[in-house]
Amino acid sequence: MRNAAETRDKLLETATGLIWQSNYSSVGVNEICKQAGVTKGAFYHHFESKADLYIAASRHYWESMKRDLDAIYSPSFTPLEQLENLIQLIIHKQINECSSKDMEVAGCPFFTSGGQAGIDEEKIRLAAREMEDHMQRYSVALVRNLKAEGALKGNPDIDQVARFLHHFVQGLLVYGRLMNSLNAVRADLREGLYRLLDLKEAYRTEGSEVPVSSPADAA
Amino acid sequence: MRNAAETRDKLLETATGLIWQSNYSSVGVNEICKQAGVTKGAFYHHFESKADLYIAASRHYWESMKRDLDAIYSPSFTPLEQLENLIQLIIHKQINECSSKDMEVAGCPFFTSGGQAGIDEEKIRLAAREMEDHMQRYSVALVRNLKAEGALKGNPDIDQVARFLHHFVQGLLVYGRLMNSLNAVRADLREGLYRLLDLKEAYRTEGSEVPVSSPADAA
DNA sequence: GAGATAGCATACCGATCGGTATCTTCAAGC
DNA sequence: GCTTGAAGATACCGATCGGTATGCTATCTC
Repeated sequence: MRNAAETRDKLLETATGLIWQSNYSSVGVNEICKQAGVTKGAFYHHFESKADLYIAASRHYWESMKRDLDAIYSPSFTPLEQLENLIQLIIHKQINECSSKDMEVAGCPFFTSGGQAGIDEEKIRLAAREMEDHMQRYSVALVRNLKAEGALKGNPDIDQVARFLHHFVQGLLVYGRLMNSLNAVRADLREGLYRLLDLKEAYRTEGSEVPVSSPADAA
Repeated sequence: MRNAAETRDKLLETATGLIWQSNYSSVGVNEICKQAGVTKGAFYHHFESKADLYIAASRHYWESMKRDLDAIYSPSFTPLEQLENLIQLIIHKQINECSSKDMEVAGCPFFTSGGQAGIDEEKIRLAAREMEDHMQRYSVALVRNLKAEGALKGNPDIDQVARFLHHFVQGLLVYGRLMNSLNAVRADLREGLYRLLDLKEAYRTEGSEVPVSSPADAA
C-alpha cells in the first residue's frame, strides 16, 4: 500500500550491500533498517527473521546474477567469446558492487558467508548451496561448449572442470579482497582459468587487464 | 604464576577451535572464556582486546602450520613427493581440525575471516595477509622445485603459479565446507593442482582419495 | 616476614543484539 | 461512509556484546 514491494526491495538491496562490505553475522538488523530508511516494524512485517531476509536477499541477488549470466552465455556468442565475457563480468561485477564502498574487491558475499556459517546456521549454508548449484549449471554449459568447439585438450570431465573454475574464482576473489586489490584479481584470473580448462594455446589471448594503477598496489 | 603460559595457550587454542567452527565476528569473548575454563579477568590480563587475541591466535596457529610445512617440504623429499605430501597434508589438516566438531571440512579460518573482515577491522585482514605471505613463500618453493625438476610444461611464472595453487585450495575448501563433504575436496584437489601446475603427464598419479563413504555424500 | 607484582576472579558498564507487542495510518472493497 | 487488513511506526524485551574497575591471592624478591 505504502508501496510494500519497494520497501521490501530496499531492504533486500541494502542488506546485500552491507553484507558485501562485511558479512552476515556482523551486520545487524538495526543497521539494515537505518540505512534502508525503514523502521524495525516494517522489517519484521516483511521478513520473519534475519536469516529469512538473508535467504530472500540471496535469491534476489541471484535474479540479477542470472540476467548477467544469460547475457554473457547467449548462444549468439562463440564459446570463446563466452569465456571472455565471463572474465570481463567477474571484473566488472567487483567494480560495480564496490564503487562507493572504498574497497576494490568484495568477492561473492553469499558464498563466503555460507562457507563461514556455523553448524547451527543451516539456513545460511543452504542459501549458498542453492546459488552454488545455479552457478554450476552455467559453468558446466560453458565448459561443454568449449569442449564441443574442440578448444580443450584431452577429454576432460566437464562437471569437474566447471567446479575447478568455481573454486579458483572464489579463492581468487577472497585473495583479492584480502589484498584489497582488483589488479591482483586481474593478474591471475585469465591465466588461471586457461590452465584449469587446459585451453589449447591457439585459443588463448593475452588480455589487457594488467595495468590500471591503483592506490592499493603501492604495497 | 598460576601457570600463565598455559592459560594463554588454552585461550589461543580454544579461540582457534571456535573460529574454525564459525568465524571471528560470531565468536564471543565470553564463549571463548567459558570453553577455555578461564575467567574474563584472565582473558583481558593476557590480551588487550578480542582482535588482539585473534592476531595472537593466528600467529600461534601459523607456528604449528610452519612445522608441518617444513616437514613436508623437507629437502629429503623429491619435488614430486613434496607435492604429494602437500595434497595429503591438506586433507589431513581438515580431518584433524574437524574431528569432534561434527563437520567434515572447515577451511582455513584465518583466511576466510580475513577475507570477510569489514573495512574497519584492518587488524584482522593484516593477520590474514601475514599468513598468506608466509604460505606463499612455501608455495613458491614447491613450484620452483618442480620446475627445476623439469616436471612442468613451458616456462611458467613460478610466483603466479604458486598463487594459483593458493587460490584454488582456498576456494576448494570453502566449497568443501559448504557441502560439508571432505570427499568433495578429495575429488577435485589433485586434478586441480595438476592442471594449475601444468604438470607433465608422466609425473601425474591417480591418487586414491576417491572413495571413503560419508553421510554427507548421500546428496 | 614484609612488600610488590603477576595472575586471576567477580561484578558491573553502556551499547547493541535479534525479536515482539502494541499502536497508528492508509488504501482497497463493498 | 464504513469496515477490514496490510503497511508501518514506537517502544520495549531479555540476552549478549566487548570491555573495565576493583579486589583477592599466590608467588617472587629482598
